[in-house]
Amino acid sequence: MAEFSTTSAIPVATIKYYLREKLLPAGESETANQASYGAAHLDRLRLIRALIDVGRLSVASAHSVLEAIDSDASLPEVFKVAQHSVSAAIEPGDLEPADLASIDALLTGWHVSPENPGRLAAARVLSAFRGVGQSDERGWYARYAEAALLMAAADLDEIESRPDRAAKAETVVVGTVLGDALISGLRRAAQEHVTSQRYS
Amino acid sequence: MAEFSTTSAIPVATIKYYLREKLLPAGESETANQASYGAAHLDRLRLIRALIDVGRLSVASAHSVLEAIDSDASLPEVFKVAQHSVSAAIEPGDLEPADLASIDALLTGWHVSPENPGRLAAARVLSAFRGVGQSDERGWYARYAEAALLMAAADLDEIESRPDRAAKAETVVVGTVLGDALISGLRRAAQEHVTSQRYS
DNA sequence: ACTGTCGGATAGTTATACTATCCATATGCG
DNA sequence: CGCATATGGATAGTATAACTATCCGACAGT
Repeated sequence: MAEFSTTSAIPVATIKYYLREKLLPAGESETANQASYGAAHLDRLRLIRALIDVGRLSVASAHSVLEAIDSDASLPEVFKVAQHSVSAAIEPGDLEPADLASIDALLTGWHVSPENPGRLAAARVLSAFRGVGQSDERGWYARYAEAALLMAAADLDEIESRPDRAAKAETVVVGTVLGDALISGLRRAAQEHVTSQRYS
Repeated sequence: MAEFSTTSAIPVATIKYYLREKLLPAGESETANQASYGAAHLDRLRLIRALIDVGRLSVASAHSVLEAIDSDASLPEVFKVAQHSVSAAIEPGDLEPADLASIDALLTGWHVSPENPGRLAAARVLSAFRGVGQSDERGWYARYAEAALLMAAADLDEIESRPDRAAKAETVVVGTVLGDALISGLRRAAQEHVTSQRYS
């Protein structure tokens, strides 16, 4: 374990914590007090840190998505778990019907279930925009929806290209969780680019 | 203050906390022990809650962006503060040069400064993808960059449409902070839509 | 026999965002 | 005048999350 800790640059106490929380499977018990951690463990640990540090998942959410990857759940089920892991828990009752109507209007022609976490999260954002007195007169929302569609198509292409269920499931999770972080970062870079382009 | 608390549905203790943290300006002191909070205070409080609850900003970050709105800082300066408020603090030294080179390749032709928080955040994400063994063979990153560009153009159009500096500055902040939440939500909805469309 | 590492259990720490109390002061109504 | 009520300010307490540290008894190589 000491070696595992040094090669991964994660403190032993933290590894034990992850073991306790079932994020990491136990090492192969060589003897009663000696366990070995191989490449699979290192990969898993890197995945955990990526989800937590970069994807900003809680330890509990990371646990649930890892469980989904390891299970034999279908891809749509893995998707659902991944989406829940990155979304705040919102009950439809917490929202104004008007806000739900607004995103549904925005998503006309889309096939999205009412309890989709993204739909509810988007409704919450529209509600917040309304609360601060911002209205959407120039189709800002629609342009965002267009961008979302581009990303989703790219996501699905990427997932399809993976060889087997296990690889697909991992890509679903990693794509969903890290994709949010990627688009946020790229958007900021694009904002600076477009700003300097327009006001050079 | 009791009235302010009931109309805003925020506990008095929390309002006092925001007052203490300088998120809210003090109410107009009618007398030594009676202050009044008007529509401006209510708007500000709603903005605070939007940034914290929906935008998931920390109280400290919310303070810095509100300060930027209230100051006479130029719009690019407000942009910078807003971008920092939603980005993890990353030092270029924390990243592998290879990852920085990868996003710079992705952003060819873009005018982005090296310390742009988005550029660094994106590099960190690429590093994480590398760490979990995902490579970009099908141009997934490039399609995300394309989507980011669409959003940034929409953002700038929206900001330009605002009448004065104060309104523009608020839109910069609100758009930057809540825009992240909006695109995340819409992306999830789009993922479900595209999935059902392809495998109907 | 001894030193060191292991897994497992338990307790402690830090940070954040509230939440609750206390207090002296100052109305304002009767 | 007198007292209940609300205020700003100060201070302390709580809850949660994510570690981090310590202790312990059991074994294994030397």
